[in-house]
Amino acid sequence: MKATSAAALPLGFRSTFVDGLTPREIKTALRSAKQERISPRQILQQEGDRARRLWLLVRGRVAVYRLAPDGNRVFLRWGVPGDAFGLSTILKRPETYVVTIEAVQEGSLLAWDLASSRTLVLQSPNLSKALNAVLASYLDGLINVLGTYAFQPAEQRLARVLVESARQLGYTGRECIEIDLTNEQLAVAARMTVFTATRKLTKWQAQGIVTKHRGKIVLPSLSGFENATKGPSS
Amino acid sequence: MKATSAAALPLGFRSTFVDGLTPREIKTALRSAKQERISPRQILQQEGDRARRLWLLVRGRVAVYRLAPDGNRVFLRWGVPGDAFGLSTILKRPETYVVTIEAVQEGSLLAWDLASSRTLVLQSPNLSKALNAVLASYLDGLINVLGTYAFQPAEQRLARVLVESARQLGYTGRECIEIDLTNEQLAVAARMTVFTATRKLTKWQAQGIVTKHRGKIVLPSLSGFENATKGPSS
DNA sequence: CGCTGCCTTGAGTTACATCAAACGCGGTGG
DNA sequence: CCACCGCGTTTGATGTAACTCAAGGCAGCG
Repeated sequence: MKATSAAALPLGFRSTFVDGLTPREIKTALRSAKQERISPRQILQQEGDRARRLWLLVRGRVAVYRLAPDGNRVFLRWGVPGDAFGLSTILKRPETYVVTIEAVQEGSLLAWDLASSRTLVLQSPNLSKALNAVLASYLDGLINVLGTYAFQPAEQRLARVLVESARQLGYTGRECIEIDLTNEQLAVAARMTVFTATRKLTKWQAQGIVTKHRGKIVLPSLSGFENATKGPSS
Repeated sequence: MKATSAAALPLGFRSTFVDGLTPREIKTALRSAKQERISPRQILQQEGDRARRLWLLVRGRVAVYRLAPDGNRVFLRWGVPGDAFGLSTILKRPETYVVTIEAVQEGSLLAWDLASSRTLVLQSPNLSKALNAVLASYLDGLINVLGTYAFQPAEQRLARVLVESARQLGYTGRECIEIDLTNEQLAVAARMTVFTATRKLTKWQAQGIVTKHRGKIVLPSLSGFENATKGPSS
C-alpha cells in the first residue's frame, strides 16, 4: 500500500477516459490522485461493496468479472492500462461496485477517494462526457461478448477470446504475437472447461496456427489464425 | 409516419432518461420532438446504420437485439415505455446505431432528429448526466443477462426470462400475472429452441406454477414461481 | 370445415462437461 | 548434476443437456 501524491502518467499513455478531458483538467485530476502498487490475486474492488474510490489502471493487468449466484465467476473482460474503474462513484444511482476486479499481474493504479472524485466532477464539466464515452465502449464490448458467447460453439468462442486477448495483452511485433495466459485463464474467459480448451488448442497446434507453451500461447500470424478459425469449421 | 409537433407525455410517465432532466428542460425538449406511431415488425433502427435520431418509447413494446455474424439475432432485452434509444446520436464516438430495434406491438414514440438532439445537449447540461444513468442501467442489465446466460442451464434461463418479462410486460394484479409472449419469443429471449422451451413450460404447467395459452403465459403467483424454479433443480 | 400458425411429442445426434489418471516442464534443494 | 515436487497440461472413458428433425395435434379464423 505504497501511496504517493506526486502522480504522473507514463509517456504515451492512452485512455478513453483521460482522453476525454482537457490537459488542464488532467493536471488538476492528477494532483488529487494517489498512486498504488498492485499484485496478482489482489482484489481491487468487490461487487456489492460500497463504492469507495474511482481509479485508473496505469500498469499491469486486471480481470473484471461478476460473481454468479452459484458462486461461479463470470468473466467479463480484461482490464489494461488506461481503463477506468469504480465509475459508480460518479453516478448517483448505484453507489456500490457492480463488478469484481482482481489483479492478475504486478502493476500500479491511480486512485481518487470519494471526496476527490466528487470534487473532480464539479471541476471538470467534460468528465461527464468522458464517462459517457467509457460507458458506451464498455457497453459495446459487452454486447459483443454476449453475441459471441450466446450462440457460438466452444471453438469459435475460444478463437475469439484468443484474438481479443492478443489485441489487448499480446506483445512482440505485428505478426507472431505472444500472449501470457494459461489454458485455464483462456478457458474461463471463453466459458468452457480447461479440457475442452486444451483439446481445441492442441488441434490448432497440429494445424500449425498456434504454438503452445506453459502459460503462454504464440500466434505466428494473427490474420492467419483468424482465417483458419473463422471460416471453415474443420 | 404520422408526425405531430404538439408532443406531450402521458400522465404518470416514468423514464430513467426523462427523470434526469428538470421540468424546464423536459418542456424545451418536448417542443422539438416529433411523435410517431409504430407497428409490429417495423424496424426502428438498424445496427450499423448512421444514427439519425434520438427517440423515446412512449407506448408499446420493442425488442432490442444484435445481429450475429451468422445472421442470428441475439436478443438483448425488451424496450418498454420510458426507454430511450439512439443514444449514439449524443455520443461523439460511434455515430452509428449499435443495436437493432424492432417493434413488437402497436405504440408510439417521440423522436428528435440529429440537429434537435445536438441542440438539446447544449441546452440541457443535465442531459449528459441523465445519459450516464441510462447507460449505467443498460450496462447493469446486460451484465446480469450475461451472468444468467453464461453458466445457467436452459431451465434457469427460461425461468429468469419469464420473471423479467413478467416484471416488464406483465399485467393484471400483483399476483396472477399474464404475459403476452409466444413460446418462440420466450425461446429466443432465453436462447434456446422452441422445443426445449415448450418442454420446460409443459413441465411447469404440470407442477401448477404456470398456465399456458396460445401466445400467452399466466403466472398464478410470481413469488411461487420463483421459489419453485430458483431453489430445487427438480 | 378446412387452413394457417402455434404448439407438442418422440427418437436420434452431438457437443461439451465431468471425472480419473497420468505426464512433463521448470523450479528447488540436496 | 540429479532427485524431487507442484502445477499446468493432456488423454481417454463416460454421461447428459440440449439441438435437430420429422410428424402430428389443436386453436382460432375465414
